[in-house]
Amino acid sequence: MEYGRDIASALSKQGYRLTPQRLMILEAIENSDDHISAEEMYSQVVAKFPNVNISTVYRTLELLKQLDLVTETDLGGGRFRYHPANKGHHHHLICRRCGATIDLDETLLAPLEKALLREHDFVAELRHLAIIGLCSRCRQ
Amino acid sequence: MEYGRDIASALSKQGYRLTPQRLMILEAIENSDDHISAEEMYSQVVAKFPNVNISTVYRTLELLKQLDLVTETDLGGGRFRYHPANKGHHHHLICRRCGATIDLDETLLAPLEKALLREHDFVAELRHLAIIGLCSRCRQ
DNA sequence: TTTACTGCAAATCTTTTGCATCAAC
DNA sequence: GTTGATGCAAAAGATTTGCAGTAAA
Repeated sequence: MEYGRDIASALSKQGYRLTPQRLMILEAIENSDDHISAEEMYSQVVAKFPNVNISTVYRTLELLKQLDLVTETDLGGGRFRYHPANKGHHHHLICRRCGATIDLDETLLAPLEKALLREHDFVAELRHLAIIGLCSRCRQ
Repeated sequence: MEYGRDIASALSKQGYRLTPQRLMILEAIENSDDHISAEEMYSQVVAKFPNVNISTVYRTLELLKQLDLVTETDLGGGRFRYHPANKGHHHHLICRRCGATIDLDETLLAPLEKALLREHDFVAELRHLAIIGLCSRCRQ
């Protein structure tokens, strides 16, 4: 069972304490395939460690953000989502009906990026772009 | 001075009451060049009508959404933004340093739209897409 | 006159913060 | 033993809702 080893050792090396709460939060982040919200991490953590408080989750995320160990993304929906910073940036298609998120390959956006630079001399930061729409299932 | 005539008459035709509060909210929406938030509308309205409550703004927006008279967009940042449903497509490039917004032609996005449909069977709603980045001036 | 609409206050929901206690080092 | 980390409770900011009073038609 991996307890978010890479992030944990980074924390430890920089003098931060490895509390059981932090280890479980790291585990939730690293085991998540997709971007995960604070609330979702919290649910996973309380299942094993019932008296943990959600403010600990937020404080841990604040720390991990500052150290560039996790990336915070605002995909809308009124809550932030998080993923390990080293797990590369990806783009998302978000279905506005069912909320499904589809990972999007960078190659699809590269032409747009180039066009914006060429036509408008604008350097787009597409790292966390989220495109809203309808997925195939929700279109019936 | 136009008081949001088109939306107002649509409301009136459908039997909804044209209160002064609603007229001022409509004015704020229609006079906004860009997308406007509920809080911004509220600021404009209280300036002239000090005892209006922000819940009236939200309830009016709820009604206008249901009637497809305004469009609600979640561009992140923890608040929704609104604009008249008939005011067509807005693509924007937004400079994260100086805040400048550059209008973007649809033709630049059409290839992306097609690619998303082809590769992911996803119908993108790019109407309110905002792309963050750096404009030429801010790149020095 | 009727009842849709409003203002007010209080409730949600996500995230943040103050403070006293506790535990990792 | 230090001092950073935690739990708890309360605050903050955006949006929603219950309720009784008000005004548009």
